[in-house]
Amino acid sequence: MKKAPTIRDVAATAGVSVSVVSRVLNPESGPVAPAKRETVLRVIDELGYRPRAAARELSVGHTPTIGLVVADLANPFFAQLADRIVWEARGHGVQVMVMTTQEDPHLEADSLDTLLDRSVGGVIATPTGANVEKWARLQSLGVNVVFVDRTIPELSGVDVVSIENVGSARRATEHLLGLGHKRIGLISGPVSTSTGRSRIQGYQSAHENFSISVDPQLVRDVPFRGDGGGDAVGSLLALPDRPTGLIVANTAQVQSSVRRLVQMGTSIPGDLSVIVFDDNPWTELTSPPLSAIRQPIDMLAVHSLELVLGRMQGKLPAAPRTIEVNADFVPRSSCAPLLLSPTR
Amino acid sequence: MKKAPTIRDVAATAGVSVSVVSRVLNPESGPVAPAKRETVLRVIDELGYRPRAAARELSVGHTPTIGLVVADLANPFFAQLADRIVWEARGHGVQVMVMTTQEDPHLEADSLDTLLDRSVGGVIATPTGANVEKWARLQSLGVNVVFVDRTIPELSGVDVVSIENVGSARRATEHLLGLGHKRIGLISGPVSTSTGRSRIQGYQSAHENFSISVDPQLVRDVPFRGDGGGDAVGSLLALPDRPTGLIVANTAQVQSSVRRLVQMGTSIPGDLSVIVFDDNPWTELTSPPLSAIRQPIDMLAVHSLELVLGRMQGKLPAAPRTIEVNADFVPRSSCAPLLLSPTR
DNA sequence: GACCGGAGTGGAACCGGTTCCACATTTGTA
DNA sequence: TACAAATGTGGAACCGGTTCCACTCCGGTC
Repeated sequence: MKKAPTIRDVAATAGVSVSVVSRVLNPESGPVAPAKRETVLRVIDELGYRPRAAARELSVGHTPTIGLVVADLANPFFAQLADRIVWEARGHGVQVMVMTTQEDPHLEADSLDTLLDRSVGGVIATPTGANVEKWARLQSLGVNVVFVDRTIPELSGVDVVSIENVGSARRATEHLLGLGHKRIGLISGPVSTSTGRSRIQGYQSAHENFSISVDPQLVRDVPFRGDGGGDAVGSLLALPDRPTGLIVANTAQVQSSVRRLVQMGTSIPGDLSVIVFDDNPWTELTSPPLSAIRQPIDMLAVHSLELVLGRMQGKLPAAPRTIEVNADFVPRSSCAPLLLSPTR
Repeated sequence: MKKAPTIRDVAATAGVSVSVVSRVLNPESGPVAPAKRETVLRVIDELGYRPRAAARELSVGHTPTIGLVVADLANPFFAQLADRIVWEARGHGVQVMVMTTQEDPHLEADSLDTLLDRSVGGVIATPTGANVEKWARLQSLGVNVVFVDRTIPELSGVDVVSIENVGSARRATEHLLGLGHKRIGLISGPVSTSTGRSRIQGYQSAHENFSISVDPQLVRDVPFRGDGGGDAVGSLLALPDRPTGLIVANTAQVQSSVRRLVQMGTSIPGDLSVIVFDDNPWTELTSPPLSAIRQPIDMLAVHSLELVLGRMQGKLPAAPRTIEVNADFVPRSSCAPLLLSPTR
């Protein structure tokens, strides 16, 4: 439990000044005679010296660290997103501080304070939708913010990376409409979130294209946390004129919704054709395998990281960018044409 | 983009010295007149002052931060573990730096260096099994290390939190043996890992209890990454005398193994009774729902955090502790008695 | 009235890096 | 040969906190 060597220890041992050692450490910052560089490197190795990040951070004023503020690591979508971002970041020599908000605005606010204290250069986040002024403050202090998956429209000057939510929801809906379904349930996220709103919009737009009016009863916006998905499934299937198609557009509620369907013994696709957002390794292992909108997590990770790093290096034009990536529709056997005479 | 106020700004505005402000910030460190405390707090609020973590860290020499080194966030088990640990930690006012190794010893080594640079006070990790001397070095520098899920036996002085691996594997195996199965396949983790070894040991021990000899052909240790689980399933079922039971004791390979079973159209439990490590929300949504060993992730998270924080505060006796928590066996319909005359 | 102890305060050193600047030495050019 | 520019080096200030210490007031005690 001896204490770690400092730059001054290295300098003393190598018989040079700390300036020289520092320049060896940061080659850009000035010239060093090749012989001395050799010596210094050898001493560094012998002593097992490693620069302390805090000291560097204090003097340069910022860190090569980004914050990742994610709603819920227990959700496979966010977990994979985090995995990819952490992975990509390390390739760029950038550290990631992962925080979870559990969809709670207070926790989100706390997380932002913490990241501010740590002088991160940028933040990638799936915002809850609240804390608008807090996000704005973060920006005004020079922290680069990139929203991924969701966004907050009231907030200007933020880069956004998401899937094409309106289009994806429309495509899913049109698929079911095309199979002859007239009554399609939609379980979406809260309308307070951009994804919630966009997906409902896509759903409506598909109905317009097919000149079918939307029954508001069929649209349920449920919170991300809790068992709202299961409850919505229950009440949708309890309707007098029950839907023959269902789109679960709330990633966090897919599992709860499917569980309820299984418990109720609903025949899929016999009684109900189902499409879920998003795809994960298990959606094709249920029976029947579920049709899904697949979010290209890699793309989301790569783009958001590219944006935030680009901003941190000042390489990007000032105007905020919005990147929408395509999400594939993966048809599986959970969807079937509507029979003219229903089986029930 | 104005720069953030410092403690000296606060002191000047409040008309006091920096010492006073510092004492207001850290109440333990000295007395402050109530009136001045008031003033300082008001100024802090007005200026929106927040102490910079790096400065504090530099002067006190350590941070209230722990590192979490996890194999793979895309694996629901680790993702949930991370989620719980991050959650618990924030309750204690402790930050967590999450890193992933993707089971690669080199990346693990890198991660440890990084954590060292950041002066973390403790590390919770699921070690790959390599880097023994690196872990030892970390310890010798005063970093408290807690292994969770797996361990490295060669390394002394480390706290370990895991499920009771030998017992769990034995229980799963005995369940199948009790149903009359004589040939049970085992897909475990690499024997280079403690979990791999322990689970094989439990499997063997169960066979001894039933006085049945183990056919080495039936035991497959496969890497965590890649598609080894699927391949093992394929080759096990291709054996002339194929098994009628299967235990997938490699968490990372469950999904790949099940996928192969589905692809091959294996009838479960008709042709094959199946038990998997561990439980996750989707294992009961497959058909049939899978019997599983459920790892109490909450317990793992709570205990490992308690240990690492306890060590950081020096509250614990020096002797390393090993905590083994029980894992429940959750029977579902993927297991059935062996028919005397097989269906095939 | 002298003395003691504790509350309250500010000055300044310190943590371990980076960076600016002054200076010495070498090299290149007119 | 003289002078400018490039190269290499070390000293010291600085980043923003914490903490030790000296010092000034107090009230209480003998």
